[in-house]
Amino acid sequence: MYAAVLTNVAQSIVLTPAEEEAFTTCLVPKHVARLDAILPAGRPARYLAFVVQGCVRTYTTDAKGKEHVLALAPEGWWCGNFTSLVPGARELLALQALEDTTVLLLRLDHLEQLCVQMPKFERFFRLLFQNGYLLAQRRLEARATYTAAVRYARFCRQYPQLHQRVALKHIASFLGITPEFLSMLRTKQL
Amino acid sequence: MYAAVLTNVAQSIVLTPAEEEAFTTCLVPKHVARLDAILPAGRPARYLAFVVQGCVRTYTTDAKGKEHVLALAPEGWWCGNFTSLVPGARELLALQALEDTTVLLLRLDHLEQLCVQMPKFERFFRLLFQNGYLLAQRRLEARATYTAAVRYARFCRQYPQLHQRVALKHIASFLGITPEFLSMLRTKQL
DNA sequence: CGTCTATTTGAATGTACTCAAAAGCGGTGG
DNA sequence: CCACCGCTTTTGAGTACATTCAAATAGACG
Repeated sequence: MYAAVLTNVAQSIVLTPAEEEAFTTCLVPKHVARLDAILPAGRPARYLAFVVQGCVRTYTTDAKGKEHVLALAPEGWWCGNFTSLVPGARELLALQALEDTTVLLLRLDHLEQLCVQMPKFERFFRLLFQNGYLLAQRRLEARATYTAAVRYARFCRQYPQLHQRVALKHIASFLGITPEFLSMLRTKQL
Repeated sequence: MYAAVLTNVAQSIVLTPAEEEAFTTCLVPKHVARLDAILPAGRPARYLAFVVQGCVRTYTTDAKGKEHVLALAPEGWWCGNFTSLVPGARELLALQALEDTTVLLLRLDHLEQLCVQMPKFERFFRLLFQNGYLLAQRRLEARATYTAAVRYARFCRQYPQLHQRVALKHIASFLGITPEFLSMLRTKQL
């Protein structure tokens, strides 16, 4: 159950067995059926989630009721409203399982505790957020540089597993285009 | 010279006078004339910069030679290639002064040292990157939700100082549109 | 088998871009 | 002081990329 998340953490910091123990006791496993919400929507997120098995989408709903996919997280990825750790940020993000999914939930106050008790975790989450920042910045840049057709091609190359598993409409939303247009691209490009 | 940056840091962590001293000795002041580069371009960034006075733009140059503005940083903001701290990331970002500008440079290896010696700094930079991530995510969302006209209006409201000080073409690039189109928006909206 | 949702297809439209050229603006040197 | 130069902004015509709306088709699930 915890092997994957410990491997993930080990890419950034080295933990003693005791520290691993302290970490995993903060993690709450949860199984969520396909298309169900990981967390109750409509309130500021109080958890981060590590995807052990399955796939999760993070999205917002705008004033017109349209959903915008901000992230797609298969096994081995973290997701959740990182921003609710920023004072003043009140984004309401929803997390939905796109397949039958197992996640490990980490309460944000437990995260803070881990960071205070073991500064290593401060480092781990710094690197996690840096990486998230990098990915978001690259997507902004890609959006300014390439047409939707190119962005889709790059997406397929970069996440070969995902574009098979995830519904077209979610990929379209993630790329910032309409499902109709992506459908058209898909057929004309083959 | 250091008052502004200490105020900035104090928003996230509390430093003793000794720690303030250790921090500021890592910072190298640099004055850069309008339109000059803050750092030599074309190589992976080895510094973060805190803007004491003036204004800095962070940008990339794509395969076709087009520049894309990723960030605009007036007084009190950090800028630089945060991503060069992420293993494997080899983004080449350039920093340019848009006005006569004073920055405080922090070498990335000094940053690492500060974090190791004083875990407080690990926390400070975690919060800094979290905030950067939040802003990048909001821009992605805005790009998907609003037309260029609305994004420009929001930009003007959010950064009233900037849209007076910064050349139209840089604002256009930051918003992800052409200068011609922004010029048109500007006149038709008044 | 019927219902619900996702995907595909197509026509009309809109948003934003490209290219070209003119106008404005600031600095520099004659 | 004025004329010229280089760069930014404006303007406009034509076009491309992507959206909207509507309807048909395909798939998934009970």
